[in-house]
Amino acid sequence: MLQTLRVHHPERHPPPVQSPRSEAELLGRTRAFAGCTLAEVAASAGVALPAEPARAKGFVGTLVERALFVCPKPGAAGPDLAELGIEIKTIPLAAGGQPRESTFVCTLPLGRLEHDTWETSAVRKKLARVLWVPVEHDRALAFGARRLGAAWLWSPSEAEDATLRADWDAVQRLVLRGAVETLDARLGTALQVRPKARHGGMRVRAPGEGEVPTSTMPRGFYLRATFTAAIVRACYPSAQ
DNA sequence: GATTGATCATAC
DNA sequence: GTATGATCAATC
Repeated sequence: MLQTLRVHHPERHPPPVQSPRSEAELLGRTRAFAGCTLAEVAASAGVALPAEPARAKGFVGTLVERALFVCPKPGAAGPDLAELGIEIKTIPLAAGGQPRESTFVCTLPLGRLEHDTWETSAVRKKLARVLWVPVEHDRALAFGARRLGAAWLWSPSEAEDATLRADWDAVQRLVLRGAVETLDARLGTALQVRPKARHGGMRVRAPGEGEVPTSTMPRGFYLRATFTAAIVRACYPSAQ
């Protein structure tokens, strides 16, 4: 199962130095890492494993991007690979293939929701094409020993798009009514809204009940694990 | 044990 | 403050 990384032998297999230019190139590049441990991927990318993995929450996602030579523009919104319109998401899977966490999509644009529709939303743009990169997430497994699985490309089906739209519309209605404080993670069947901030004291402006805006905690859109579990079942049969 | 709410790190 | 990348940890 263990595969040798091409980049382990740069003299024989020159590593890529540019962002992938096609879906096939991206997929091939990613699948070369299937079966590799995080320690191996980190070595190939020339980065050290975190001393305290529990405090390095975004490490795996950033590591995979670096290993793939995908370099999103710093500070820029939108998909990781803007030209291909592809978003890269690592997804932590338990031994049985169940996602262990929800998937962050993007910030809830509380101040701009009035001018947004599902069709123009950042959620829809980001989820239009996703490269899912499965990563073992087993408590008994040391951080560096976790392995990547075989990645796959996904786009929402019509039914999935309709579900996401309904959830997104409900959030928009609620926020524009000035009821942002009643918004919590229980709303939405596929897409949910949860806090997304450095600490609990963070505040952003949102529509209030009258003309006056209110101040509230920043939030983000997340895909429920039940939703991504269905995607994994359909697209990643090796996770049975 | 799954879900919700809170938080960690980094760059600009 | 914004964006990127998520997972931790308290609660149900």
